[in-house]
Amino acid sequence: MTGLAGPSGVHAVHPVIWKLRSLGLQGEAEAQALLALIKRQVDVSRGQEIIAASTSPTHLTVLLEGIACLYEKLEGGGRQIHAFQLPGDFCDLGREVLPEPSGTVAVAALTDCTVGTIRHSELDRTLEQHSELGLALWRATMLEASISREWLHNVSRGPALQQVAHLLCELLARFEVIGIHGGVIPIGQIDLADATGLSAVQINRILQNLRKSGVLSDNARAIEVSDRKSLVHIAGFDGSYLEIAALLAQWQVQLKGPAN
Amino acid sequence: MTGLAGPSGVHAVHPVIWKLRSLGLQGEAEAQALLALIKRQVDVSRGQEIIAASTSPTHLTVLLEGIACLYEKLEGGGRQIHAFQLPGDFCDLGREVLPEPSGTVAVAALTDCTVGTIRHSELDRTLEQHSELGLALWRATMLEASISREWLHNVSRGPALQQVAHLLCELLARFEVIGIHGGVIPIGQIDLADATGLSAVQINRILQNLRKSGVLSDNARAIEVSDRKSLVHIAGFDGSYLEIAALLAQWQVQLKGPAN
DNA sequence: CGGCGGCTTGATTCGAGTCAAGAACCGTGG
DNA sequence: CCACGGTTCTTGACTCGAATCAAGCCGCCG
Repeated sequence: MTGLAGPSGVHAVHPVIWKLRSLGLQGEAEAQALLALIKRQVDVSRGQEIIAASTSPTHLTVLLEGIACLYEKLEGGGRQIHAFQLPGDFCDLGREVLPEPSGTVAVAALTDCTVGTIRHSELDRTLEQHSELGLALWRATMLEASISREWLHNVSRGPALQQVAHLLCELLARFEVIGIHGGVIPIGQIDLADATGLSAVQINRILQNLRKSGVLSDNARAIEVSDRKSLVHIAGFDGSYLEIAALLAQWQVQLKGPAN
Repeated sequence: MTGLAGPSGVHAVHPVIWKLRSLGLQGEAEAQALLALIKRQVDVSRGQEIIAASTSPTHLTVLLEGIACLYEKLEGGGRQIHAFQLPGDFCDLGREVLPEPSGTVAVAALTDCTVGTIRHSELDRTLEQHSELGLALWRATMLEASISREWLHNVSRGPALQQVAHLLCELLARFEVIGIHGGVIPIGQIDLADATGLSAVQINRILQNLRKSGVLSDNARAIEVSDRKSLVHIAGFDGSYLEIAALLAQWQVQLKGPAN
């Protein structure tokens, strides 16, 4: 299940730095300032909720280890996963800005996780001193929106095989952004089903299909991408929606408005 | 096809005001300031593109009359509609902030439309004087994101009937926000198909189904909702994701960050 | 009048869901 | 070390909703 989870401690903080870098934050000082705010550090075991549905956020939560998902309970007992969260991601950034439709969304751990929390009051103070940091957080929100939009495109259209391939591509790409390579995706088939809206059975058949074609390794019991190129081809994946660097120029424009 | 298109002129500007109000903008002065920036006014006939796929935006475009859609060309020749745009909506607000994935998105007129344009340079200057206005535009972006997220939930899940009903509910609600009542939705069946990802045939059968149950009026040749309550019930529609007022409190929090 | 584009309708095919049962794995405790 | 129960993964048989294909129909405009 791991390859992600290391001993929680000094080493575990890295992903946040990586994330901030990927958001275009240059200064080392700013990054360290944010890190310093992460006080309480909590372990959450797989299946537990990290953020409950209707809690008012007094602090920001950041994922340090493991994989979590933002999901919504459905009437039928199932759940729709809206987004996956990887180490370095902020769990409830969206919730501050966008109280969810029916208030039924929550964040849960898909693997054993470690999360850190940051008091809002302290965050605000730090943001005033380092405006670059606020910008980075805003970009994080934008990135989430971008991913969300891409899901819409992917989920509604095309055959199931393509959907799954696309999702795997996204996860692979996002893992690499935070420095985790190797192509192992430690997520259960049921979780994939909840994310795509497909049935677990169908997910299984698709994975086997991909294994037979050599795209995934035969290693059952884990999803391991062995032929990346084919996967990208099957998915019709274009990762540009994940690349912040390319988007920065545009954002500068918008900043003149609300920000200053 | 109409009920929307009036003589373009003084009267046509109203929707923008309505929109700004719905975004929580209080001051009359600010609203007028924005209106004053709308210089060039252009008619676009149905089927034409309002915003091409890969144009760099030197000005902001606002829809004054008619219905447009933000869409993406698909490989197979079809298109996926990401969002409908109604009078008062800004066509390319999203494009400033989020250059779209493959750069293949564009905005096209679904009915005959009138659009106004605002130079970015002038907009920026006005925003500096009226920060309330910038806030309203930011909220508009958030609203779009909220709608987009709700589509994800709706499109991937549930039977086709529910999807269509939900979409009709959304349109109905958004029409009313800008002061257009009467329950007529002047959109072709093919457009509905492109928005939901269903086939045109299926859309047709569903509409007939709804007509037989008395939810839509028998008036073929147009979609006219006669039993709103049933429609909402079928759709499982909860319009709260469209109501900005309820969301304002949360946003105030976020403002302390990037904005000041 | 004669096209043409949007709507309607039926027949057929196919992908994906559901149900149901079996197999591989994991942690636990004897 | 092995037996046990729970969870996840696999596999097959059946069903059903929606896509596709293929005509026919209406109203509009030249």
